[in-house]
Order: sequence, then structure tokens, then C-alpha cells
Amino acid sequence: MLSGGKLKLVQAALRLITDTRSLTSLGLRELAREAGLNPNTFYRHFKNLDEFGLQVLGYIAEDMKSGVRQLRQMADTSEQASHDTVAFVYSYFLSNPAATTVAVRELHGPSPVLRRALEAQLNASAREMAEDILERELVAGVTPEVIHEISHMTIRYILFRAMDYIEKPEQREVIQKETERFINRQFRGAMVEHLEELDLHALTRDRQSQA
Amino acid sequence: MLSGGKLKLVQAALRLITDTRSLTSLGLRELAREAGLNPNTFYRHFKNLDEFGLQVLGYIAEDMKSGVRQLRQMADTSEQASHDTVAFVYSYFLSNPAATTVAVRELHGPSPVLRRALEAQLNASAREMAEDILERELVAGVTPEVIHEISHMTIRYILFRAMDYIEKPEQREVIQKETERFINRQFRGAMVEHLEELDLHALTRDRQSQA
DNA sequence: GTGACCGGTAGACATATGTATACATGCAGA
DNA sequence: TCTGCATGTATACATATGTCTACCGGTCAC
Repeated sequence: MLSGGKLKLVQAALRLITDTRSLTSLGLRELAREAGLNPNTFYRHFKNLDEFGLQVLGYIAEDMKSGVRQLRQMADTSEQASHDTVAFVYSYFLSNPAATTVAVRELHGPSPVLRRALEAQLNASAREMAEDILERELVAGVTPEVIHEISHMTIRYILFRAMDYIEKPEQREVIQKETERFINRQFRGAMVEHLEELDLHALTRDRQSQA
Repeated sequence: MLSGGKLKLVQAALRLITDTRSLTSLGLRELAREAGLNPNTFYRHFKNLDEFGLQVLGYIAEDMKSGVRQLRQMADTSEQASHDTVAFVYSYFLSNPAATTVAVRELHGPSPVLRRALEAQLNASAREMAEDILERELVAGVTPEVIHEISHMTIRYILFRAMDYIEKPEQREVIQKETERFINRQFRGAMVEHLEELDLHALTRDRQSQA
């Protein structure tokens, strides 16, 4: 898809983006230097840095999509599904740290163009996730709209945690477990959404007296 | 607390940070220019730009804290409390857009120093929120640890949504409602966390047949 | 074979930046 | 009154950046 110098420049960007750099902070000369090209070659491929940023986003979006596609796997309960999904997604992020960093950073970054683009891509992922849940009937008694809404939140939540997950190896297990709890609480909360608070309290008391 | 030139520079930063700039992207000369000072005056007050960033964070942290302090108000049910809190917090963000933008942007930004500082401040806020919930016994049947965990997530969630809230006036109502649902689902989900999935389904069916 | 085009290069430009040194002013304490 | 110190300024330098114009070597179509 991307050829020659274009590819070199995009990959150079991914190499340059570490803990301490963001996509929008990269300079054209810097990029060319890292790619082993003449500064002016940049102009042969991109009109300006914004257009370049979009290409980078497209590149990593492609990557992420193909990663998420292989996620369709079996799971009997929703709890099991959330566990598997979370494990998979984080391991994916872990093996693509640069792309992940770009996504997290630019989602709230200073370039409106990139923000919109990323948002659109996240929405697409959320939609996919929701439809997957609906098709496999993993959650009962929750309307499709709510499933979409929760998926939307979940996708973002995972993305934010991904940075910590990458940066703090000793916290990975904790983060993973927290994420699972987050998801399960959302869906369980949605299931009992229309119950009166008093009933809920009674219910909780029941459980506690049982134990 | 901050005096003269120091203050001028910090305020200049807040003025410069709009949709399209981030704290870490500001230059020393740029800052001085906006503050109406000589570039070198910057050095009279700050060792480097990182130290400056920390001061800015401190400045807005002060501001936010005093904002959140007046939040202690009455509410009978947790649902009511989440509604009031969400309304209040968003209106606060709306009236301090620059500070909000800084916080959101730098929490995942390229400067590790600022990231850590912001994280610490968010954790403090989360702790405060959790303790408030515990003191006022707004949520029953949920352990303090879980309340802390949910508070932690909620604080972050609200902060992220704050950007959209500021930027997209036509979506403000929706965002506010979504945030309330988010919070309520978390706590309700936590209440029924230890129930078997089957029981939950039965419960949901009950409600549906009632209706 | 020739002309067009694509990808890459070289050099030069105006302009911006961070920083160092040296100078000016005003106010506090002796 | 003199001294010190904090604050602000002026000038200067090395270095980086985006961008412009011009040049070069292949490759493909005709």
C-alpha cells in the first residue's frame, strides 16, 4: 500500500515516537533525517505535516484493524468473553507500542484533524465490538443502544489504560483485572438499570445474609 | 502565591493553549512575547520549560481544588448525587477551558514529569470523591476498595469527556446524561457484582414481565 | 530515442528558537 | 547612603526549522 520513501517516513515517525515525543511534535527535517532521506523528499510525498499525520494514522489503523479481526473467538459467558478480549487487546497494544502511543496521544492532541480521524476510527471499532456482542448474544436483557454506548466507553477506557499497561510492566496484571471489572460492572449495571434502588439494596442484603 | 512576571508567564500559557496547542509545545520566547516580557526574563523565574510546566500545573491544580471543595452539598440518593456532581463538574470545566485542556492533553502528553504530576493530582481527587461517597453513605453494599476504584475511573472518564463537552456545545446534554449513566452503571454493577449470571438474567426477566 | 514524470538530491533563504553575557532599575536592609 | 538582590532588558550567537528553486537519474509511453 505505502511504497518506498512514503513508507520510510511513516516508519521513521513510529520510531521517533517514544515516551517523550508526539506525532504533532515531529519536524519534517527530523523525519527525513531518521528516514535517511533528504528533507525535500518529504514534499514529494506529503503536502504538509498534517497530511503526513493522517497517513500515519491510516497506517496504524490498518494495522489495528487486522489485529482486531482475529479476535472473533468462542466464549460461552460474557465474563469469559471480556476476559479473553481484554487479554488479547492489551497484548496487541503491548506489541505495537508506538502505534498505541500515537493513538492515545493524538486523540486529545493539538491537531483537530487528527483528533477527528482517530475518533472516527474508535467509533468504528466500538460499533464492531457492539455488533459482535449482539450477534453472539453475550449480554442478555440490555438494549442494543446501551450495548453500543458501553462499547464506546470501553474502547476508550482500554486505550487510555494501554499507556500505563505499556509503561508499567509491574502493573499489567492489575490493569487487566481492573479493566475486566470495569466492563463487567458496566454490563451488569445496565442489566439492573431499571430496578428501583430499594430493590437493589434488598438484593444486596440477600446475598450478604447468604454468605 | 505567584507574583509578577511568574504569574504573567503562567497566564500567558493559559491564553496560548487553545484547541490547537499543548503546554509542551509552547516556546520560551513565545511565552515571553505573549506575556509582554523579554525572553530572558523567563530565566529569572524558571530553570527550564519543564519546571515552567510544573508551575502551570500547580496553578491550575490550586484552582481546581478550590472549585471541587464547594461541591459538598446535600443529596439523598446516589442517583441524585451523581446528577448534581456531574452537572457541577462539567460547568466548572466549561468555565475553565484552558486549564481543562492542559489537564486532558498532558495526562497522556509527551512529558513524563507532567504526566506523573497530573496523575498524582487526579488520584488525590479520586480519593476525595471516594471518601465523600463513603462518609455520606451514598452507595450501599459496596466495599470501600471498590468505591475507590470506581471513583478513580470516574474522575478520568469525566476529564476525557470534558474536552468534547467544551468543544461541542450541541452535545453537552448528551454527554452529561451519558456520564450519569456511566457512573450509575458502575455502582449498580458493583452492587450485583457477586451474583451469578443466571440470577441476574432471572432478575432481568422478572422486570420485563412486570412491565 | 525522446520526452515526461517520479523520486531523490543540493544549496540557499528567511526566520525561529534556546541560551549566554552584560547592562539597567528599583527596592530592602545595613 | 551604600550595598545587595531581585527583576527586567539588550545584544549576540549557534543552531534548527520550513520552504523555494534548480538539478539529476531512472522508467515508461509513444
